[in-house]
Amino acid sequence: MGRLNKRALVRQLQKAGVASRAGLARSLGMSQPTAGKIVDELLAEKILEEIEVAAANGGGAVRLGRPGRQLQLNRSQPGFLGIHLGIQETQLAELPLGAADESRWQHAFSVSAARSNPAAHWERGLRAAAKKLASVKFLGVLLSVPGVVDETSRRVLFSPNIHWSEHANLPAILRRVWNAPVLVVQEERVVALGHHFNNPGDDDFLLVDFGEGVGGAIIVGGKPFAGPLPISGELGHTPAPGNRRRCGCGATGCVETLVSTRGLLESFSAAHPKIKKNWAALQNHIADKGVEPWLAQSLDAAAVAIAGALNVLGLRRVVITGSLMELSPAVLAHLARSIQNGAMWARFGQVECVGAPRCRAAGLVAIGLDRLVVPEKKN
Amino acid sequence: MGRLNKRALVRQLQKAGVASRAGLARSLGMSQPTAGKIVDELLAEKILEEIEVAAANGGGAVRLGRPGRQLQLNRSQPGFLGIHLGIQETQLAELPLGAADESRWQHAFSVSAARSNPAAHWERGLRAAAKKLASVKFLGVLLSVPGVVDETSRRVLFSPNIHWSEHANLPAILRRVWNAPVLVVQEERVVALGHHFNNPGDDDFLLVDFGEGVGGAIIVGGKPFAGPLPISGELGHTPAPGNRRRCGCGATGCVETLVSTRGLLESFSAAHPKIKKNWAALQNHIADKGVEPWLAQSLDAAAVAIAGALNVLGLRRVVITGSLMELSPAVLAHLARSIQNGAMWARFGQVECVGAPRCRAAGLVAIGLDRLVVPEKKN
DNA sequence: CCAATTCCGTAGCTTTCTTAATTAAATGAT
DNA sequence: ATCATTTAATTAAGAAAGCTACGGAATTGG
Repeated sequence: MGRLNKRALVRQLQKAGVASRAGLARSLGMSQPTAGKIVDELLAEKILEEIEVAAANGGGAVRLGRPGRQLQLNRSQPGFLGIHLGIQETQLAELPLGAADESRWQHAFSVSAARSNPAAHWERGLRAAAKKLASVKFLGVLLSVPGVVDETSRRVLFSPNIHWSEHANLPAILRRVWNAPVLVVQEERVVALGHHFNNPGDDDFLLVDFGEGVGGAIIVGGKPFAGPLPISGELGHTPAPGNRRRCGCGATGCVETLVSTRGLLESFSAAHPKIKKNWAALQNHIADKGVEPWLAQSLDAAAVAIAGALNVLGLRRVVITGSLMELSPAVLAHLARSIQNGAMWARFGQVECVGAPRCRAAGLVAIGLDRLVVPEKKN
Repeated sequence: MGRLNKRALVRQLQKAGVASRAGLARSLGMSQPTAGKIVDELLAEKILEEIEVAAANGGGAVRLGRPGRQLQLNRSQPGFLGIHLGIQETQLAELPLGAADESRWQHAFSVSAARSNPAAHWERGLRAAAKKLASVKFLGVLLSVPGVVDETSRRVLFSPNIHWSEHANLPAILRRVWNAPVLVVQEERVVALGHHFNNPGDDDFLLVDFGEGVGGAIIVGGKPFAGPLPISGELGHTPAPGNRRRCGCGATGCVETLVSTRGLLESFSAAHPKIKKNWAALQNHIADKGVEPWLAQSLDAAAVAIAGALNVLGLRRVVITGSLMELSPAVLAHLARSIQNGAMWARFGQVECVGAPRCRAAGLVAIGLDRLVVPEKKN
């Protein structure tokens, strides 16, 4: 079958959740026989499954005519194994092709950076976790990692907080444990695709994730944007004029040094030397006092970088995830206002800035479907 | 014939300049019969032409076997009418499908902004120019305009220097004069595509054009990048912290107010109140004294915006065009260094920043070919 | 002049998708 | 209950676009 149509059909079903052959054909502008054949093929491959009409009839008006046999992405199969290599801990989740709720992250272990051979330690942790999983065989193992990642060569080029991942051969380790195709994806791209998965229709946005670092990812036309380099969406490393802090990337003045959790804590502590320097204290203080000048300055610096990105990309929607969402809503509101100020589109129309949770499971499933189940090129 | 292959073939021929059927088939990975059929079709449509082998044999080793019949984009046909709506004057050029040298901009006239009805004045100017042209019939009329342009609706949303273009129906005017399909394209996108046309192989870059305003355009994977909004590449309107100048766009502090020709003149005059405030004096002064602090500051502000764009887009190459190229090479060198500083990729590899002339003719031809001759969708 | 090589076109086949027609399964009115 | 109506899915036939294989054409080199 034509790869293009097959891809389109899976994407559409992913977006719609549940649909019939006829419905898919309609929404994709292809003929019913074509849609039918592709569906048959996907059913044979166990990628799709038919579901009982009984439940599907629940909501909505009574429709005339023969009811369609409803289809969805297979939820009973093992599907993918999602792994997130976090700074504190590594998390695992068994992900079926359909429905990816975040509650699936059940298995976790941590790797102490102090170890002499963290990569080997990590592998042992994975093997231990593997035994606890329900499945042994997966369509693919999908690894989400922070830092600068070359997704083609599946190597981590730079990871200030998990330095050992730069030299370890992560795909080889995963292959040894599970013997399935391995994809390595940059954390923010996963989160962006996850947001897109959970908000179909939201086809164009810049996602900015605040955490130990500050990273971004871009979705344009429903697809992740990528330039020729392995870096993209790196708006945390735009220099903020006047800022003299040293960044882990080797440069001076990066926005990240102001609005990462560590950066915020430093500014907080500088402004209030007497208060304890920890995240909870910062949360309480902001909830109490609102956006004080030290915070406003940092947010404004981030807003300039974000607005600049919007102007360059031609976007009008920003999705904020991460630690910033743990602070008072006034923080997000201030950031949104500041972005408005610098975003050129604000002179013509609406610029939106919303908060959202991190959806890693959904993002990994989306990537696995796209790159492993219905790949662009044969194998 | 399959639109995709037809498009690919024309693009390849555009890039190669001259090629045979067999050569095209090879470089595109399609079979010879397919390439042959598409070529036949394009020859019938007068889009391609065969050229005498005599001249083609000139350079290179003597090749074995039957020589291929060389093809090129038709250079004898009228092709397109290119029009550039500049601030000072409107220029016209008759552009054949092949070869687009900038010397073709032969016809020009100016529209005084003071007129009561500049649009009508412009139309009269066009009619007068039309009489001087060799051709009457064109495959398309391609209009390059500065400002914020919605290329889909072919409307100018914002043009601080040619305000009347915001309310005039430019496509309608052009259609009345020539009765051919009209495309309206944003100036910097034209220049970027022109650069790509003249430098095939340079498939990923950010072009930044300095002039009355500062605008950018993005080429990724050989194709112009565009987000969902009619603005894109607008890095001139990123706010520069500390800058209080009012911008024509309505905001305060835009980078453009520092590094546009007007902005540079203002800073120059502020630093040297006694020297005449004109472009020639500025040129001489810089040639003489090099990059003084007042200039360095402005360049650095632009560099932050540019570096931010590179980081977000994942690019490593900047092409500079426009008035900045009229200044001492030290200026470009300073800008390049400053961009290096902020570009994250500089920590991993090379970041390039080169100057280039504006190639509008080539850019318009590229757009015309892409959107009119071998469009993505039928008609 | 003949082999080797490369180019171009024709013929026939495969894949993919479309239209048209047929069968299937539901609703609602009589 | 029966039958018209509506929507879904499948089947059949055919068009479009691509490929492989083959053969003639044009050139080089011996």
